[in-house]
Amino acid sequence: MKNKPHYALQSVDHALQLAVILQVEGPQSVTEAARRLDVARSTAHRLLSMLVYRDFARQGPDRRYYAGPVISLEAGGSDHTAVLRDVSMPHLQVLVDRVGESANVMVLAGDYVRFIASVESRETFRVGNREGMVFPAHLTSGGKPMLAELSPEERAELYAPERWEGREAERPDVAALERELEVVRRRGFAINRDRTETGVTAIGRGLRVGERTSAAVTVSMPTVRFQEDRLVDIVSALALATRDIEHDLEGRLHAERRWS
Amino acid sequence: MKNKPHYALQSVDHALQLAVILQVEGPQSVTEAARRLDVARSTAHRLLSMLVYRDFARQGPDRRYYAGPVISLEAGGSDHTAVLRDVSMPHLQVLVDRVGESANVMVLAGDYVRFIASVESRETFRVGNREGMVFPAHLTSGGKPMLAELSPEERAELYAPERWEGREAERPDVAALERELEVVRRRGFAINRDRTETGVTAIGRGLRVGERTSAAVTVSMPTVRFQEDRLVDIVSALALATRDIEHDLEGRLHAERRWS
DNA sequence: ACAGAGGATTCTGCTATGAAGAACAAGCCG
DNA sequence: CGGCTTGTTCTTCATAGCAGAATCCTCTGT
Repeated sequence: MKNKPHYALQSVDHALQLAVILQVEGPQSVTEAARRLDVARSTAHRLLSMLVYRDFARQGPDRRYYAGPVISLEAGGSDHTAVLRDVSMPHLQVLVDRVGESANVMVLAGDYVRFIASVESRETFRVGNREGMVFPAHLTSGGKPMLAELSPEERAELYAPERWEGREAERPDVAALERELEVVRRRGFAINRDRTETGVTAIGRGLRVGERTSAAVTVSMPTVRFQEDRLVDIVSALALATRDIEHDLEGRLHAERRWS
Repeated sequence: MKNKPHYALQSVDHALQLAVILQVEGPQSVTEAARRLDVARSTAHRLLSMLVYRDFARQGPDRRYYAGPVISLEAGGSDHTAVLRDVSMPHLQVLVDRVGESANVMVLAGDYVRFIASVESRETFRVGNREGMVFPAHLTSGGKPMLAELSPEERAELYAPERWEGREAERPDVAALERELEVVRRRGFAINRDRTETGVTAIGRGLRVGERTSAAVTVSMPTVRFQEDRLVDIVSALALATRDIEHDLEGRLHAERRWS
């Protein structure tokens, strides 16, 4: 039996156990979770709230808690995302210096995107760091360019109704999404105004990794600071940044031993 | 921005953040982790120990901490493992009553097995509950029957040297493993004496899920209570249990809406 | 081969956090 | 619509988790 550490952290242990229970056994109510861990319902509720906050759990419309994206996504390719992050960081810094707003890289993971790199702008009033966090792909300016480059079959599979059981309310109108992605494909970028968060505007462009557009770069800013005449500069800067990252990444990927 | 809960648990937050950092950025040293979380090195060490204990991290030979099986396995099919667990539990209880020892069900996940259901025997001196825990497939009596039923190409991929970077010492001798699996295939079960844990003997048999042998049932007991003349009864009881689980599972899977 | 530096791990004392319980809110069922 | 159960919020206090110190381990340079 694996040995419990000498200086175990009880609250951490409860949280990790609970994450594993959700992963292995499926959705749990607060009361069931409390019983399983032998803690009070209020304690179980706090633990579940933390798991939700960090994307290890999500709450369904039935009020039960389900395994969240962090523990149900195919997170393989960790070396790959580490490389992408490493290559991207200096370019994001250049992009932030150029446009004066926060910049991010994200990857597609199932029907979510995962923020894997962030550089914040120096502005006091800015969009903060979201590294590691997960958002629905169809709601983000980075997710849309990636979805746009999938085949129709791949998108049909991602948005099939049975895949969204337990989270039906979050599934988008597929026809509307297809129309929106057609615009994104034509323009070469996506723009989100007050979509993932109130008061935030983001512009995103796809990033090719090998043969696929499985990553994206975005610039985000408070909506009050966004004006239409800034769009051309931001789109231009994004194009440069994605080109440079793709170029450096290609060099790195050639040098790396890869399996999959 | 996702809102931090009103009654956030700081130590839980640190642990979950750290797990995500390992997943997204790759291996971290204790000192790097402490810096990232802005905590003392002793605190970071305790957090990492908890992540290792619950399989969210593992420590490499270079002393750095890597994402562990829980957050790097393809854990999709949670509904599927939940169904398998649900169907298996009563049969495991019958099996435990029959042979008087603990019984488990596990699934193959990459080159690991995951314990998804356990019923402990009533004996005071018994093998305890390991639900949720993860062990190398080639070291377990349940993992071997599953590995035995993979194609040679699938096994070659699972045990390719590049897949075991950072954990070379744990990769088995492939030729020896092939010979052992041939015996397992011929016999129809695997037996482990003092392998995954000192003082524990386990016997395991593969469980078909749909077209694949992607699960297994095992019986485990303290080695001191195992005698060769019990083997026939245990193997027979395992055969009955796996047959019954497969039968009930087939009924359930027909009734379930499935995607993949 | 050895010494020094840096990182990892263990241990201890103290205080800030996490636990339970109470109270309140929400949802479901008869 | 009322009663019951579950989910959520808030408060108080005991202890668990924190940092710092000490020790151990590993690596590198001379």
